[in-house]
Amino acid sequence: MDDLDRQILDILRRDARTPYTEIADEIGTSEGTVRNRVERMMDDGVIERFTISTRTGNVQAMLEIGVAVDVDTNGVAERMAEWAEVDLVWMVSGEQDIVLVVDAADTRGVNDLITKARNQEEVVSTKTRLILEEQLG
Amino acid sequence: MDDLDRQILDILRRDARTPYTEIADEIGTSEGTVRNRVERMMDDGVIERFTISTRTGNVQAMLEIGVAVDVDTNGVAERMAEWAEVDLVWMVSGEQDIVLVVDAADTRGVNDLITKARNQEEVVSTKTRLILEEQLG
DNA sequence: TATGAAAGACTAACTAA
DNA sequence: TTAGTTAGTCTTTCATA
Repeated sequence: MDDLDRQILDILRRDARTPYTEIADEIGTSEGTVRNRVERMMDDGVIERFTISTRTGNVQAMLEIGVAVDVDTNGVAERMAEWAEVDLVWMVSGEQDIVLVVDAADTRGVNDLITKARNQEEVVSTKTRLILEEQLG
Repeated sequence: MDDLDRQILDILRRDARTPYTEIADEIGTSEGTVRNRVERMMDDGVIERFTISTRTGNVQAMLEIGVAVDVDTNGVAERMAEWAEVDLVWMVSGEQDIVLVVDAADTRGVNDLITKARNQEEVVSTKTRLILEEQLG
């Protein structure tokens, strides 16, 4: 992980479809070098995946969810990952155990999801934050 | 946004480099249809960007940050987005105002970042959660 | 939807450090 | 031995009909 790697990552984070030749020009090296480095970073797990970020609904939110102490948090998380509006599930430390990152049609959609979460028998608490704006690091 | 669109998004979320021809085969349509739909979804903002997910460090965390009431939260958020370990910045509703999603070398790196955040004059509170595991929705 | 042209990615052989 | 380069080939995308 040197500076060249970091430059490649920065470019790909902003547009993962940037051609290797264009990246190479921008950072002053050859297409082959960029390709080799991207491959190496994928092998090493530095690049986890090529993906898309989407916005299908109009309301983004974080749902922080606490589950009962005697429960298989992983199983609950897996189940919630299947819910249509859920983009991402994190298992976290702290007073809650699971964080859902969701993309709902509207605030009612968020509310329905909260209700759905609270209806799970393992869930003991929820806390919701609307995501008002997002910026890439 | 019909079911075909959703299937395309699902495939691209898992591997955004999947060729149109392969997506077409998988969902039973033509390459041109997939291409047109991807283009349309990009125009409509449903696909925000093609990107990569990375893991350069060993510790992922969420930092929830409260800023003083009279402060330009946006400006603070922009500044924090520049910090090396910060992958994502959200401005959120709730008791905190900003959430940083960070990827640090180790727990000490997280701690340094918390210190850095608390040293900003606009910051009045922080709360940290380690991200123990992540699942795609 | 089909097809040809253009662009991009990949293979492999080579060079340099 | 590892990283980088380059030329040739193959694949994917894109524009047109």
